[in-house]
Parts: sequence; C-alpha cells; structure tokens
Amino acid sequence: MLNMASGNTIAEVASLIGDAARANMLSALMGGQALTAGELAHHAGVTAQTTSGHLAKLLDARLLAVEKQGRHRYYRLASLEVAQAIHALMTVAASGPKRHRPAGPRDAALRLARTCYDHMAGRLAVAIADSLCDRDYLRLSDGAGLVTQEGRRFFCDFGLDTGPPLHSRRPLCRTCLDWSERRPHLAGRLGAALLDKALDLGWVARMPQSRALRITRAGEMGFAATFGLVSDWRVPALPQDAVPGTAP
Amino acid sequence: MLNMASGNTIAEVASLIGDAARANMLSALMGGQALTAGELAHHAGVTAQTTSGHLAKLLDARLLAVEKQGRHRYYRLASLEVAQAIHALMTVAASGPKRHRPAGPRDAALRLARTCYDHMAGRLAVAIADSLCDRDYLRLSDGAGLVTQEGRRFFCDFGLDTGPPLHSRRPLCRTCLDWSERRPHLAGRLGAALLDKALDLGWVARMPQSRALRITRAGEMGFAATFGLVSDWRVPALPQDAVPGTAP
DNA sequence: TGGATGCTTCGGCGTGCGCCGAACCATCGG
DNA sequence: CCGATGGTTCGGCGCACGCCGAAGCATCCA
Repeated sequence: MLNMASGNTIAEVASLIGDAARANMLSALMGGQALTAGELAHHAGVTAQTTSGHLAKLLDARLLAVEKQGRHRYYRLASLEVAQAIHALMTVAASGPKRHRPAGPRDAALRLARTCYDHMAGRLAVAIADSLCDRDYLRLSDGAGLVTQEGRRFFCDFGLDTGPPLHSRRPLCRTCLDWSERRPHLAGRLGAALLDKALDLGWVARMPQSRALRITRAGEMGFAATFGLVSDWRVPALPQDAVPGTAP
Repeated sequence: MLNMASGNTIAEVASLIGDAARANMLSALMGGQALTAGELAHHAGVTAQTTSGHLAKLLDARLLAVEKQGRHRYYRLASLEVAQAIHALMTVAASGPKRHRPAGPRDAALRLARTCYDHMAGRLAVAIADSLCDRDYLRLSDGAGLVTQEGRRFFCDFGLDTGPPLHSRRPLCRTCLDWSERRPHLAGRLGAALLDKALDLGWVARMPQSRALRITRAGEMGFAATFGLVSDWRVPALPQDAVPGTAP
C-alpha cells in the first residue's frame, strides 16, 4: 500500500528478467558484445517470433537498446545499471553463502588485455578509449562512436585508415561494453584495425589457447608514447594467491 | 541453450521479485527492520493467506529468513546480497538516465545517527555494535545476538539492565540491518535501553520533525570514552552542496 | 525482378500462478 | 478450559502471458 510506486516498478523490471527465455538473452548480453535477434533466439532456445516479442518488451522497458544495421538488429544492454542489476541477481542466484570466488591468475591476464572478437578489450582497451576521448579524437555516446577531425589525423599518422568502408557496411567506430571493466572500449572497423596494428607492431601478442593478450615491453613504451597511458601494465600480483584454501 | 544453468536460476530469483505483492514486501524489508507476516500483508495489500504463500516461496528460495517469536513471525532479508540485488533493481526501475540523486544535508544527518523504532541506527550505531563485538561483549550472528559474561558486567557498569525480561518476551539482543550502512546494529531490549540511556545522559538529542539524532559534545566524549570510538561525529561537509543545480 | 534471409505482427492455444473464502493449527490472555 | 489473534493449508476460480504456426515487411544478392 505505502510505497506502491517504487514497488510496482521494481516488480515490472524484475518480472521482465524473471522469464527464463529473457533471462538467457540478458545473460548472453552480459558479455558486452551486441548480439542479433537471431543469436539471442538461439541463446534463449525459442523461435524467432517469440524472441521478437521478448525483445520488444525489453526494449520498451529500456533494459535493452538496439541498433539497426542492414537487415540485422544488434541488441545490447541499455545501461551499466542494467548490467549491475543482472550481476546482482546472478550473485543471489548463485546461492548466497557461497563466497564470491576471487579471480585466478589466468583471469588477471584476461582482465588486463584480451581480444573481444576482432578487437581489444580489458583494462588496456578501456584506458585507450578513455585517452582518445580525453583528447577529443573520439566521441563515444551510448554504443555509437564518432571520430573527430583531429582524430582522423591522429589515426592516419598512426597508420590506421579512417576512410569510407570498402565492401563492408560495418560502422567505423562502435563502443562495446567491457566485460571486466564494465566501461566502454573501442569496437567497429577502427577497433579491429587497432588490434591488427598492435599485433603488427609487436605491442601485444596472442597467448596460446586463450583470448588473453600479452603486452610486450615494446608495447608498454608504444602505448605510453602514443596514447599517453601512465599505468603500468604488468599482471598484478594477486592477494588471493596468498589466501589459504584457494590452492587446488 | 548455452549458459542455461545460470540463466534459469537468475530467472527464478527475478521471477520471485517480479510479482507486485512480493516486491512490495521486499521493499518494505529494505528498511532493515524485520516485519511480521501481518505487517507485510498490509504493505503488499493482499490478504493474510496470500501473503503466507508468498513468504513461503521467498523463504524457500532463501531470499528471506524468519525468526519465530511467540505467535509472531519476524521476516527479514536473508542476506546482504539480496538487499543489493533489490537495490540494483530499484536503480534500474528509477528509469535509467536519471542520475543517482546525491543525498542532501538532511540525509547526511540521518546517515550519521537516527532512531530506528526504539533504538539507534546509522554510522554511530554501527560503530557501537562493531566496538562491542571487538571487545567480545557481544556476539552477533545473523539476526540473533548474545551478550557475553564480560558484556553483562560492562552493560551493568554502564547502567543497563541485562537481566531477564519483566513482562515482555522480546529478546534482549537482536541485530537489525542498518539501512544506510548496510551492516548490523544493535536492536532488541538492549538496543532500546541504550538509546534511552544515551538520551538520558544528553549524549544524543532528538531533532524536531525527523528521526535524526544530534550527537552532543558530551556525546562525542561519552561515546569515545565508553565505546572507544575514534571517528569524529560531525555531519560531513557535502561536496554536492557546491554542485550547481541542486540548490532549491 | 525474384528469391533468400532476418525480423516482426497476428491469432489462438494451453497453463502456470496469483487471488480469495473457508477451514485448520499455534499461541496468548483469562 | 475458553475465546481472540496471528499464521498456514486447501481448493477452486480466472486472468495473464509465454508459446508457436502462418503471414507480412524489410533488406540483401543475383
């Protein structure tokens, strides 16, 4: 009775997440990667029509955002808050008393730098995106991205093409919510080109059997000089390694 | 299809919260105060039978915990994680783009010290509970509380009765999840007695038309000497006071 | 232009679940 | 012992909603 307004609305949100099919879609989107309706249908295990209905509801409630691209529609979580809410629900669902398992050393490397499909993700990628925005080479807004005039010059100097697409309709610059950092990093054609260039220059190297990227000494220098990054990029020593009971 | 296990379970949790009646109950419990089934029924606006069914489900899913007490049953949120999940859902429900409104100066005073029914809550109360536990005068575990032998002597010296109840079956020592601190503070007969004593001694004073408590200079000294609290208890200066646009 | 693919809208089926009335247990007061 | 009060269990009603088949748009490719 009291408190009705807030109660009702939280119920609506929770109710939307509280359907198995929709929950599976949202979980799939927690990776940060935008997915098409078809991919989401597959994740949810229902037909395309059903999926379409679900997506319309999630969209209407502003839990998701969409981007049309040719005959595909890319869906992603609408905001950080949504991701946090789902994360919190996962925590509860993972049966309360079980302690939040600390990330292992392998995860630490992943968190630092990794590939996300064809571009970079992790602390490094987020720092790069931040730096580019700070210098106004890039303007990121809610999934979309814009390269400024100065930005074009900068990328050109660095050896990246920012011209019109050759045969692809894929956008030049998109953002992608970073799974570990929960902040946007650079995707799209430009993001892919940046990863290629970094591999070419030997600034990062793929680690075997993992999506993790190793940042080389040359890379440390290069990223610092080019993007003005001040952090050090060594894999941090993990305090939880010292905690008894976590060793296998 | 992939990821089914996690998706399914998060859906179950969200689905439980996603009913208007249950959401209202959970919201009511976000205050930290344990409530009886009848009170929850009133908050939800449904009959007692219906409420009973809801509570059974929430209990079964470990979202709530109960404590029997005479012919009453006190329900409370089962864990911090549950409170966080509901908080996150509230944030989403409060329509994404709206920025998390910073607390005003009035709230700052409330956060520092306030009454919670008949006992104290806020930073001060949590600090007191912490101190009492540190000295092993009190042992708090998950809603229940125990006064140790040394504790009885301590409270006796301080002028608080820890003897058996006179006419009440209300427990001597209970914990109550602090709304602002999200950590337990002291409730029960002992908590109530402590507030009375603090008011008597002039250590705190009720502020007009508010549940906030003002900590007097005598209180600062007294709490420090008695409970070994080192923090200063002035209402913190608020950075957001300087932010343009928040002035009325 | 015609066919393939991705996605949405429409309509109808089935069922899960929230609701309440009534009856049933437990606890407190006298 | 008795009634009063708080809480739960049972049974049946009814709606809301998730599901799919079929049809309808939009976009890409030849």
